[in-house]
Amino acid sequence: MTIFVTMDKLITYLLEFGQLNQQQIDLIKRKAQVLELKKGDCFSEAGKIPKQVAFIEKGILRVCYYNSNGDEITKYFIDENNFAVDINSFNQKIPSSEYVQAVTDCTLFVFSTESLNDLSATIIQWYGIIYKITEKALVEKVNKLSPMLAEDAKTRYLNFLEKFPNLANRIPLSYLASYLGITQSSLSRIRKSI
Amino acid sequence: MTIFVTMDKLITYLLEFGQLNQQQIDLIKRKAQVLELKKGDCFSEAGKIPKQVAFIEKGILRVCYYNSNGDEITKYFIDENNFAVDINSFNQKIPSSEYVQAVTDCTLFVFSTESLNDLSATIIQWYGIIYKITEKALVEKVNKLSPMLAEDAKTRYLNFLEKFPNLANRIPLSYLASYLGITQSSLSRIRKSI
DNA sequence: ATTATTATTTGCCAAATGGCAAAAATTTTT
DNA sequence: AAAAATTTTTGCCATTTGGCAAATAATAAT
Repeated sequence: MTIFVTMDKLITYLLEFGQLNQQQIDLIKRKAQVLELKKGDCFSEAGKIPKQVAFIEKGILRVCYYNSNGDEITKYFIDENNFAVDINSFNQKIPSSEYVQAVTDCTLFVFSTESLNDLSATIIQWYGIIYKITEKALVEKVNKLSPMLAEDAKTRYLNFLEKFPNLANRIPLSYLASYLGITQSSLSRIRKSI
Repeated sequence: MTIFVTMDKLITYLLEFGQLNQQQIDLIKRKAQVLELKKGDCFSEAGKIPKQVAFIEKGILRVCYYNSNGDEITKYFIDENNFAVDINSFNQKIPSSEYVQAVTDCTLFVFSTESLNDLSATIIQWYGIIYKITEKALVEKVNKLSPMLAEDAKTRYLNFLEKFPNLANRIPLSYLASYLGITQSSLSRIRKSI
Protein backbone atom coordinates (compact mmCIF):
# COMPACT_ATOMS: atom_id res chain seq x y z
CA MET A 1 0.00 0.00 0.00
CA THR A 2 1.29 3.41 -0.91
CA ILE A 3 0.44 6.18 1.44
CA PHE A 4 0.04 9.60 0.05
CA VAL A 5 1.82 12.03 2.28
CA THR A 6 1.97 15.75 2.03
CA MET A 7 4.84 17.23 3.91
CA ASP A 8 3.20 20.59 4.02
CA LYS A 9 3.49 20.98 7.76
CA LEU A 10 7.20 20.28 7.61
CA ILE A 11 7.79 22.71 4.78
CA THR A 12 5.66 25.41 6.34
CA TYR A 13 7.61 24.97 9.53
CA LEU A 14 10.98 25.24 7.79
CA LEU A 15 9.87 28.33 5.91
CA GLU A 16 9.32 30.09 9.23
CA PHE A 17 13.05 30.02 9.71
CA GLY A 18 14.36 30.89 6.25
CA GLN A 19 13.58 31.03 2.58
CA LEU A 20 13.57 28.01 0.31
CA ASN A 21 12.88 27.84 -3.41
CA GLN A 22 10.73 25.13 -4.99
CA GLN A 23 13.71 23.07 -6.06
CA GLN A 24 15.05 23.06 -2.52
CA ILE A 25 11.65 22.17 -1.14
CA ASP A 26 11.40 19.22 -3.51
CA LEU A 27 14.82 18.01 -2.48
CA ILE A 28 13.89 18.18 1.18
CA LYS A 29 10.73 16.19 0.53
CA ARG A 30 12.72 13.54 -1.31
CA LYS A 31 15.24 13.23 1.48
CA ALA A 32 12.66 12.84 4.22
CA GLN A 33 11.40 9.36 5.00
CA VAL A 34 8.04 8.67 6.53
CA LEU A 35 8.20 6.67 9.73
CA GLU A 36 5.09 5.43 11.51
CA LEU A 37 5.46 4.57 15.16
CA LYS A 38 2.95 2.74 17.30
CA LYS A 39 2.31 3.93 20.82
CA GLY A 40 5.18 2.66 22.95
CA ASP A 41 7.65 2.21 20.09
CA CYS A 42 11.04 3.80 20.49
CA PHE A 43 12.43 6.24 17.99
CA SER A 44 15.91 6.13 19.50
CA GLU A 45 17.51 4.33 22.36
CA ALA A 46 19.91 5.06 25.18
CA GLY A 47 23.40 3.79 24.58
CA LYS A 48 23.25 4.21 20.83
CA ILE A 49 24.54 7.02 18.68
CA PRO A 50 21.50 8.70 17.18
CA LYS A 51 21.55 8.54 13.39
CA GLN A 52 18.31 10.31 12.62
CA VAL A 53 16.38 13.47 13.22
CA ALA A 54 12.60 13.37 13.28
CA PHE A 55 9.97 15.95 12.52
CA ILE A 56 6.73 15.07 14.26
CA GLU A 57 3.90 15.30 11.75
CA LYS A 58 1.39 13.68 14.07
CA GLY A 59 1.54 12.42 17.65
CA ILE A 60 3.64 12.99 20.72
CA LEU A 61 7.02 11.68 21.77
CA ARG A 62 8.69 11.70 25.13
CA VAL A 63 12.37 11.82 26.00
CA CYS A 64 13.38 9.70 28.98
CA TYR A 65 16.30 8.54 31.03
CA TYR A 66 16.97 6.49 34.12
CA ASN A 67 18.18 8.42 37.12
CA SER A 68 20.66 7.18 39.71
CA ASN A 69 17.87 5.42 41.58
CA GLY A 70 16.95 3.46 38.48
CA ASP A 71 13.69 5.35 38.18
CA GLU A 72 12.53 6.14 34.69
CA ILE A 73 12.24 9.90 34.29
CA THR A 74 10.36 11.64 31.50
CA LYS A 75 12.56 14.61 30.68
CA TYR A 76 10.06 16.25 28.39
CA PHE A 77 7.32 15.66 25.86
CA ILE A 78 7.66 16.72 22.24
CA ASP A 79 4.67 17.85 20.37
CA GLU A 80 3.48 17.82 16.80
CA ASN A 81 5.25 20.27 14.55
CA ASN A 82 8.56 19.97 16.31
CA PHE A 83 11.82 18.22 15.69
CA ALA A 84 13.06 15.48 17.98
CA VAL A 85 16.68 14.53 18.45
CA ASP A 86 19.22 14.30 21.21
CA ILE A 87 21.20 17.17 19.76
CA ASN A 88 24.21 16.70 21.90
CA SER A 89 24.68 13.04 21.07
CA PHE A 90 23.74 13.54 17.45
CA ASN A 91 26.25 16.31 16.84
CA GLN A 92 29.07 14.84 18.83
CA LYS A 93 28.36 11.32 17.64
CA ILE A 94 28.39 9.96 21.15
CA PRO A 95 25.95 7.43 22.60
CA SER A 96 22.80 9.00 23.93
CA SER A 97 21.86 8.69 27.55
CA GLU A 98 18.22 9.08 26.67
CA TYR A 99 15.63 7.22 24.73
CA VAL A 100 12.79 8.66 22.74
CA GLN A 101 9.49 6.89 22.80
CA ALA A 102 6.14 7.34 21.11
CA VAL A 103 3.52 8.33 23.65
CA THR A 104 0.80 8.06 21.02
CA ASP A 105 0.82 6.63 17.52
CA CYS A 106 3.05 8.93 15.52
CA THR A 107 3.83 9.90 11.97
CA LEU A 108 7.37 11.16 11.67
CA PHE A 109 9.42 12.54 8.83
CA VAL A 110 12.90 11.29 9.36
CA PHE A 111 16.22 12.58 8.07
CA SER A 112 19.33 10.45 8.25
CA THR A 113 22.75 11.90 8.87
CA GLU A 114 23.55 11.36 5.19
CA SER A 115 20.40 13.10 4.03
CA LEU A 116 21.20 16.04 6.23
CA ASN A 117 24.68 16.19 4.76
CA ASP A 118 23.21 16.15 1.27
CA LEU A 119 20.79 18.89 2.17
CA SER A 120 23.44 21.11 3.68
CA ALA A 121 25.68 20.54 0.68
CA THR A 122 22.97 21.67 -1.70
CA ILE A 123 21.00 24.18 0.31
CA ILE A 124 23.33 26.94 1.31
CA GLN A 125 21.02 28.30 4.00
CA TRP A 126 20.25 24.86 5.47
CA TYR A 127 22.40 25.13 8.56
CA GLY A 128 21.19 28.62 9.23
CA ILE A 129 17.65 27.28 9.33
CA ILE A 130 18.58 24.29 11.44
CA TYR A 131 20.45 26.42 13.94
CA LYS A 132 17.51 28.74 14.36
CA ILE A 133 15.18 25.83 14.91
CA THR A 134 17.54 24.28 17.41
CA GLU A 135 17.95 27.47 19.31
CA LYS A 136 14.23 28.09 19.50
CA ALA A 137 13.52 24.56 20.67
CA LEU A 138 16.15 24.74 23.39
CA VAL A 139 15.06 28.14 24.60
CA GLU A 140 11.52 26.84 24.87
CA LYS A 141 12.67 23.88 26.92
CA VAL A 142 14.59 26.07 29.33
CA ASN A 143 11.66 28.43 29.65
CA LYS A 144 9.28 25.62 30.33
CA LEU A 145 11.47 23.77 32.81
CA SER A 146 12.67 26.71 34.79
CA PRO A 147 9.36 27.93 36.22
CA MET A 148 8.35 24.39 37.09
CA LEU A 149 10.73 24.45 40.03
CA ALA A 150 8.97 27.48 41.39
CA GLU A 151 5.49 25.99 41.22
CA ASP A 152 3.81 23.32 43.30
CA ALA A 153 2.82 19.98 41.85
CA LYS A 154 -0.80 20.88 41.33
CA THR A 155 0.04 23.97 39.33
CA ARG A 156 2.52 22.02 37.26
CA TYR A 157 -0.19 19.49 36.51
CA LEU A 158 -2.69 22.16 35.57
CA ASN A 159 -0.15 23.76 33.26
CA PHE A 160 0.42 20.41 31.63
CA LEU A 161 -3.29 19.98 31.11
CA GLU A 162 -3.35 23.34 29.41
CA LYS A 163 -0.52 22.43 27.08
CA PHE A 164 -1.70 18.89 26.33
CA PRO A 165 -5.42 18.95 27.09
CA ASN A 166 -6.26 15.59 25.63
CA LEU A 167 -3.16 13.68 26.59
CA ALA A 168 -3.26 13.42 30.36
CA ASN A 169 -5.90 10.71 30.37
CA ARG A 170 -4.42 8.70 27.56
CA ILE A 171 -0.94 8.06 28.89
CA PRO A 172 0.28 6.07 31.87
CA LEU A 173 0.27 8.11 35.01
CA SER A 174 3.88 7.22 35.60
CA TYR A 175 5.03 9.06 32.45
CA LEU A 176 3.40 12.21 33.60
CA ALA A 177 4.30 11.91 37.27
CA SER A 178 8.02 11.64 36.58
CA TYR A 179 7.81 14.59 34.22
CA LEU A 180 6.13 16.66 36.91
CA GLY A 181 8.66 15.53 39.48
CA ILE A 182 6.23 13.75 41.76
CA THR A 183 5.17 10.19 42.52
CA GLN A 184 2.33 8.39 40.88
CA SER A 185 0.22 8.34 43.98
CA SER A 186 0.66 12.04 44.55
CA LEU A 187 -0.45 12.72 41.02
CA SER A 188 -3.42 10.46 41.49
CA ARG A 189 -4.43 12.48 44.54
CA ILE A 190 -3.92 15.76 42.77
CA ARG A 191 -6.12 14.55 39.97
CA LYS A 192 -8.79 13.59 42.43
CA SER A 193 -8.69 17.00 44.05
CA ILE A 194 -9.64 18.74 40.82
CA MET B 1 44.31 54.31 35.13
CA THR B 2 44.78 51.86 32.32
CA ILE B 3 44.12 48.28 33.14
CA PHE B 4 46.08 45.70 31.28
CA VAL B 5 43.73 42.97 30.21
CA THR B 6 44.54 39.77 28.47
CA MET B 7 41.56 38.24 26.77
CA ASP B 8 43.19 34.88 26.67
CA LYS B 9 40.33 33.07 28.35
CA LEU B 10 37.87 34.46 25.85
CA ILE B 11 40.04 33.54 22.87
CA THR B 12 40.80 30.10 24.19
CA TYR B 13 37.11 29.58 24.69
CA LEU B 14 36.23 30.69 21.17
CA LEU B 15 38.92 28.46 19.70
CA GLU B 16 37.20 25.45 21.22
CA PHE B 17 34.39 26.03 18.76
CA GLY B 18 36.22 26.94 15.56
CA GLN B 19 39.44 28.12 14.06
CA LEU B 20 40.54 31.74 14.05
CA ASN B 21 43.67 33.25 12.58
CA GLN B 22 45.72 35.89 14.37
CA GLN B 23 44.17 38.73 12.45
CA GLN B 24 40.70 37.58 13.41
CA ILE B 25 41.74 37.17 17.02
CA ASP B 26 43.07 40.71 17.09
CA LEU B 27 39.84 42.02 15.66
CA ILE B 28 37.81 40.22 18.28
CA LYS B 29 39.98 41.66 21.02
CA ARG B 30 39.53 45.15 19.64
CA LYS B 31 35.76 44.79 19.45
CA ALA B 32 35.37 43.53 23.01
CA GLN B 33 34.98 46.09 25.75
CA VAL B 34 35.92 45.44 29.33
CA LEU B 35 33.08 45.97 31.77
CA GLU B 36 33.57 45.75 35.52
CA LEU B 37 30.49 45.12 37.61
CA LYS B 38 30.23 45.41 41.34
CA LYS B 39 28.29 42.82 43.26
CA GLY B 40 24.62 43.64 42.85
CA ASP B 41 25.02 45.67 39.65
CA CYS B 42 22.81 44.71 36.74
CA PHE B 43 24.19 43.82 33.37
CA SER B 44 20.80 43.97 31.70
CA GLU B 45 17.31 44.73 32.82
CA ALA B 46 13.82 43.40 32.31
CA GLY B 47 11.72 45.45 29.93
CA LYS B 48 14.65 46.57 27.82
CA ILE B 49 15.91 45.16 24.55
CA PRO B 50 19.32 43.68 25.29
CA LYS B 51 22.03 45.37 23.26
CA GLN B 52 25.06 43.48 24.50
CA VAL B 53 26.48 40.04 24.95
CA ALA B 54 28.89 39.38 27.79
CA PHE B 55 31.65 36.87 28.25
CA ILE B 56 32.33 36.33 31.94
CA GLU B 57 36.07 36.60 32.54
CA LYS B 58 35.69 36.63 36.31
CA GLY B 59 32.75 36.36 38.66
CA ILE B 60 29.25 35.00 38.58
CA LEU B 61 26.01 36.39 37.21
CA ARG B 62 22.46 35.34 37.81
CA VAL B 63 19.43 35.58 35.54
CA CYS B 64 16.19 36.47 37.29
CA TYR B 65 12.57 37.25 36.74
CA TYR B 66 9.48 37.95 38.76
CA ASN B 67 6.85 35.24 38.75
CA SER B 68 3.11 35.78 38.85
CA ASN B 69 3.22 36.08 42.65
CA GLY B 70 5.71 38.90 42.41
CA ASP B 71 8.43 36.72 43.87
CA GLU B 72 11.89 37.20 42.47
CA ILE B 73 13.10 33.93 40.96
CA THR B 74 16.69 33.15 40.10
CA LYS B 75 16.42 31.25 36.84
CA TYR B 76 20.06 30.22 36.76
CA PHE B 77 23.58 31.23 37.62
CA ILE B 78 26.20 31.80 34.96
CA ASP B 79 29.74 30.97 35.67
CA GLU B 80 33.13 32.23 34.59
CA ASN B 81 34.10 31.29 31.07
CA ASN B 82 30.57 31.48 29.73
CA PHE B 83 28.56 33.92 27.72
CA ALA B 84 25.56 35.67 29.17
CA VAL B 85 22.67 37.03 27.17
CA ASP B 86 18.94 36.61 26.90
CA ILE B 87 19.25 35.00 23.49
CA ASN B 88 15.63 35.15 22.66
CA SER B 89 15.22 38.84 23.33
CA PHE B 90 18.59 39.67 21.85
CA ASN B 91 17.93 37.93 18.55
CA GLN B 92 14.35 38.98 18.16
CA LYS B 93 15.01 42.49 19.46
CA ILE B 94 12.15 42.27 21.91
CA PRO B 95 12.21 43.49 25.51
CA SER B 96 13.59 40.94 27.91
CA SER B 97 11.49 39.57 30.71
CA GLU B 98 14.60 38.88 32.73
CA TYR B 99 17.37 40.83 34.32
CA VAL B 100 20.95 39.79 34.71
CA GLN B 101 22.72 40.73 37.89
CA ALA B 102 26.25 40.37 39.23
CA VAL B 103 26.28 37.96 42.15
CA THR B 104 29.93 38.74 42.81
CA ASP B 105 32.21 41.45 41.46
CA CYS B 106 32.65 40.61 37.80
CA THR B 107 34.91 41.33 34.89
CA LEU B 108 33.07 41.00 31.62
CA PHE B 109 34.07 41.32 28.01
CA VAL B 110 31.17 42.89 26.26
CA PHE B 111 30.18 42.88 22.60
CA SER B 112 27.61 45.31 21.29
CA THR B 113 25.20 44.42 18.52
CA GLU B 114 27.27 46.55 16.15
CA SER B 115 30.50 44.86 17.13
CA LEU B 116 28.94 41.49 16.55
CA ASN B 117 27.76 42.63 13.14
CA ASP B 118 31.26 43.79 12.31
CA LEU B 119 32.70 40.52 13.46
CA SER B 120 30.28 38.43 11.46
CA ALA B 121 30.91 40.57 8.40
CA THR B 122 34.65 40.02 8.63
CA ILE B 123 34.94 36.58 10.14
CA ILE B 124 33.21 34.14 7.87
CA GLN B 125 33.01 31.41 10.48
CA TRP B 126 31.79 33.74 13.25
CA TYR B 127 28.16 32.67 13.27
CA GLY B 128 29.15 29.03 13.11
CA ILE B 129 31.13 29.52 16.28
CA ILE B 130 28.40 31.52 17.98
CA TYR B 131 25.75 28.95 17.11
CA LYS B 132 27.82 26.14 18.55
CA ILE B 133 28.39 28.08 21.75
CA THR B 134 24.70 28.91 22.02
CA GLU B 135 23.66 25.37 21.47
CA LYS B 136 26.07 24.02 24.04
CA ALA B 137 25.02 26.58 26.63
CA LEU B 138 21.34 25.82 26.13
CA VAL B 139 21.82 22.07 26.22
CA GLU B 140 23.69 22.46 29.48
CA LYS B 141 20.87 24.50 30.96
CA VAL B 142 18.27 21.93 29.99
CA ASN B 143 20.40 19.13 31.36
CA LYS B 144 20.93 20.93 34.62
CA LEU B 145 17.32 21.99 35.11
CA SER B 146 15.66 18.78 34.13
CA PRO B 147 17.00 16.49 36.86
CA MET B 148 16.35 19.11 39.51
CA LEU B 149 12.65 18.33 39.36
CA ALA B 150 13.40 14.73 40.18
CA GLU B 151 15.53 15.46 43.24
CA ASP B 152 14.60 16.68 46.68
CA ALA B 153 15.66 20.08 47.95
CA LYS B 154 18.60 18.81 49.96
CA THR B 155 20.08 17.01 46.99
CA ARG B 156 19.60 20.06 44.84
CA TYR B 157 21.44 22.12 47.43
CA LEU B 158 24.27 19.62 47.66
CA ASN B 159 24.60 19.61 43.90
CA PHE B 160 24.78 23.36 43.92
CA LEU B 161 27.50 23.25 46.54
CA GLU B 162 29.43 20.92 44.30
CA LYS B 163 29.11 23.19 41.31
CA PHE B 164 29.75 26.45 43.18
CA PRO B 165 31.64 25.36 46.30
CA ASN B 166 32.60 28.81 47.47
CA LEU B 167 29.52 30.71 46.48
CA ALA B 168 26.77 29.42 48.72
CA ASN B 169 27.97 31.35 51.74
CA ARG B 170 28.68 34.56 49.93
CA ILE B 171 25.32 35.25 48.36
CA PRO B 172 21.96 36.08 49.91
CA LEU B 173 20.07 32.99 50.84
CA SER B 174 17.11 34.25 48.87
CA TYR B 175 19.00 34.08 45.56
CA LEU B 176 19.82 30.48 46.12
CA ALA B 177 16.49 29.43 47.60
CA SER B 178 14.52 30.66 44.60
CA TYR B 179 16.94 28.92 42.26
CA LEU B 180 16.45 25.68 44.15
CA GLY B 181 12.72 26.14 44.16
CA ILE B 182 12.30 26.36 47.93
CA THR B 183 11.75 29.03 50.54
CA GLN B 184 14.46 30.77 52.43
CA SER B 185 13.57 29.19 55.70
CA SER B 186 13.58 25.72 54.22
CA LEU B 187 17.02 26.32 52.82
CA SER B 188 18.18 27.61 56.15
CA ARG B 189 16.99 24.40 57.77
CA ILE B 190 18.57 22.25 55.10
CA ARG B 191 21.84 24.05 55.67
CA LYS B 192 21.60 23.41 59.37
CA SER B 193 20.96 19.73 58.82
CA ILE B 194 24.28 19.24 57.04
C1' DA C 1 -16.18 -14.99 29.54
C1' DT C 2 -12.51 -15.80 32.52
C1' DT C 3 -8.08 -15.16 34.00
C1' DA C 4 -3.95 -12.79 34.24
C1' DT C 5 -1.61 -8.59 33.99
C1' DT C 6 -1.04 -3.91 34.52
C1' DA C 7 -2.36 0.62 36.04
C1' DT C 8 -4.58 3.47 39.33
C1' DT C 9 -6.48 4.67 43.61
C1' DT C 10 -6.61 4.64 48.45
C1' DG C 11 -5.33 4.24 53.48
C1' DC C 12 -2.06 4.93 56.77
C1' DC C 13 1.53 7.35 58.57
C1' DA C 14 6.19 9.62 58.05
C1' DA C 15 9.01 13.12 56.10
C1' DA C 16 9.60 17.35 53.62
C1' DT C 17 8.38 21.86 52.82
C1' DG C 18 5.66 26.18 53.41
C1' DG C 19 3.77 30.32 55.90
C1' DC C 20 4.17 33.56 59.19
C1' DA C 21 6.20 36.12 62.79
C1' DA C 22 9.58 36.84 66.20
C1' DA C 23 14.30 36.44 67.61
C1' DA C 24 19.06 36.42 66.58
C1' DA C 25 22.88 37.44 63.78
C1' DT C 26 25.12 40.07 60.39
C1' DT C 27 26.03 44.03 57.65
C1' DT C 28 25.65 48.81 56.66
C1' DT C 29 25.12 53.47 57.86
C1' DT C 30 25.54 57.25 60.79
C1' DA D 1 30.66 52.71 68.82
C1' DA D 2 25.89 52.96 68.31
C1' DA D 3 21.92 52.76 65.63
C1' DA D 4 19.55 51.24 61.69
C1' DA D 5 18.73 48.12 58.17
C1' DT D 6 19.10 43.73 56.28
C1' DT D 7 19.65 38.86 56.38
C1' DT D 8 19.28 34.52 58.57
C1' DT D 9 17.58 31.44 61.90
C1' DT D 10 14.06 29.54 64.64
C1' DG D 11 9.47 28.14 66.59
C1' DC D 12 5.02 26.75 65.72
C1' DC D 13 1.85 24.53 63.10
C1' DA D 14 -0.46 23.61 58.47
C1' DT D 15 -0.01 21.63 54.02
C1' DT D 16 2.15 18.97 50.61
C1' DT D 17 4.38 15.09 49.14
C1' DG D 18 6.49 10.46 49.80
C1' DG D 19 6.65 5.42 50.91
C1' DC D 20 4.59 1.28 51.18
C1' DA D 21 1.06 -2.05 50.69
C1' DA D 22 -3.51 -3.40 49.79
C1' DA D 23 -7.66 -2.74 47.23
C1' DT D 24 -9.86 -1.40 42.85
C1' DA D 25 -10.16 -0.61 38.28
C1' DA D 26 -8.85 -1.12 33.68
C1' DT D 27 -6.58 -3.59 30.05
C1' DA D 28 -4.79 -7.50 27.77
C1' DA D 29 -4.37 -12.45 27.16
C1' DT D 30 -6.24 -16.94 27.10
